[in-house]
Amino acid sequence: MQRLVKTAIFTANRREAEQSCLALLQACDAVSKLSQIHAHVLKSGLQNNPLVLTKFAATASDLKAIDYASSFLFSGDADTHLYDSFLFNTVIRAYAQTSHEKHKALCFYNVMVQGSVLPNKFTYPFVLKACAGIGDLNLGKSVHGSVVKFGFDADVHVCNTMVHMYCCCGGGIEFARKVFDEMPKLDSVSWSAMIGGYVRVGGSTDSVELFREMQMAGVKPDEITMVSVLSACTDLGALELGKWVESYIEKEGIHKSVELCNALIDMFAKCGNVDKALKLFRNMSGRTIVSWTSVIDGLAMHGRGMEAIALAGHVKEASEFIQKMPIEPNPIVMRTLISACHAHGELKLGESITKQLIRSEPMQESNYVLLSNIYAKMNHWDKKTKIREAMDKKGMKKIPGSTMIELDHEIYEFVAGDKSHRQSKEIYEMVEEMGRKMKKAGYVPTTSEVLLDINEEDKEDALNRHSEKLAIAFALLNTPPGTPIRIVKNLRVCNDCHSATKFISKVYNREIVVRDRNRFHHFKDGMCSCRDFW
DNA sequence: GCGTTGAACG
Repeated sequence: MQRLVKTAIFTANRREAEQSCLALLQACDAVSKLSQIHAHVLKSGLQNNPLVLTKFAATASDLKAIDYASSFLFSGDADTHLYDSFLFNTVIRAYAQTSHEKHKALCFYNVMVQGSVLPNKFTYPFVLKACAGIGDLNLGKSVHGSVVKFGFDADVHVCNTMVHMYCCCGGGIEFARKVFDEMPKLDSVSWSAMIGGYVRVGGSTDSVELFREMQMAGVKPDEITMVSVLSACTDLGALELGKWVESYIEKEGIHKSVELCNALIDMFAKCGNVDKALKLFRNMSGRTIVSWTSVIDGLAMHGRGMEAIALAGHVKEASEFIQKMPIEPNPIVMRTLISACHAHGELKLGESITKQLIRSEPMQESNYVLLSNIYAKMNHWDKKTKIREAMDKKGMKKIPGSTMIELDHEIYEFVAGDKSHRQSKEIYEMVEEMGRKMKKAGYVPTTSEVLLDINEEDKEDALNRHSEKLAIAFALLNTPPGTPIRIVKNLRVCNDCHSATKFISKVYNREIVVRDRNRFHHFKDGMCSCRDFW
């Protein structure tokens, strides 16, 4: 190392100095070393050498280091027009690949274009990736314009990233499809991007359909395609298709990457075969945080959906998993485990995990809501009140549940116990009528989920005032018989509303589509597409 | 004068 530094600084031979600098940077792995090497670069007089600068930017592995490298490269006295596209590409790539700094990638792209450095075909995949992360459709469209202007719209890599970019922008899926349809040649990446894009926007049926087209087109899917197809299966609850995908993977000898194993675990868990998911999980090597979350999430869901099978042992198992986890458990895993505890009555365990979670995320309001709900279920009303008081003190509020419905191009929003609507009286009469008809059909209100200290009759009343039921009553009143009803809920749909909606779909012969915070529920003829796992 | 790429799972 010392020898390299010496050569870099004192050699008269420029080529040798350059090689030493590159070797130094090759060996550099920390931000502190990067600043030392920066000093060497300055001493050796190579601070304008494009090769060294590019290596300097490429060496920056974490965010801090990238910031450091880019601030050095593009500091006030830097002559931007001396730099080449390669250097900009390296910086843009570094930012496009880090999760929270996509806008910086675009900043440097702008610096590049304004400094008259021409982008090349390697530039746009990075820029488009950054756009995808930002998810702004208009931004994406303008970059698309530049791609066309510079004539890179014939490059298959650029187009693939463009498809992906449009898929990541709200309302961009049609644009993605247009780019996809106009591509002269499609490779497995193009198909994967489009198939994955449909899954992303909730179009799992289209996704599976496109996968079939891909096979007919004779393009061989790879492990990334299969991950997307499996996500579609998961979303659709299509266990049979999922099993077919698994056997296809075996038959075709597709590489089982960690991500693919995770997708299989997730699919089996959410499509109803939790034992298979557990088996895959146990057999896999190199588990990541996603593997753990998938399997724990799967166990939690089954607790909810299949209380009869008495899985309460799995919660303890999940808790042991977390303790044994080689990776620091993240809040998502913790919250999932807490919901599982809640569903299984493992309240003591839930309480201790939630407290731990609050210590690590004191300002996350949902953690307090979790703890407060656990206390309610334990009948510790005094402790529950204390939590609420603590939240008020910190200026936090529980987000109120609300349901939206679109009718004749107008959007109506209902909150629990809403009386603001002009048809309020009719709506509550309708809710009463719905209740009577549903009970005749066998509906039993799930009062155990009402976390208030009141008697059973009042609990039933509280359930009747839930925003979903009000919105559905409103839709039943104002749309002709047989029209499908579409509603959007900001939080997760509650157990009772889920069960009630199944009955309503049967009794009133309506197809009801509910989008909640997590997923879509398609209710038809007394059944829900989620098969009660959600 | 010398180097870079695309798509994925909770």
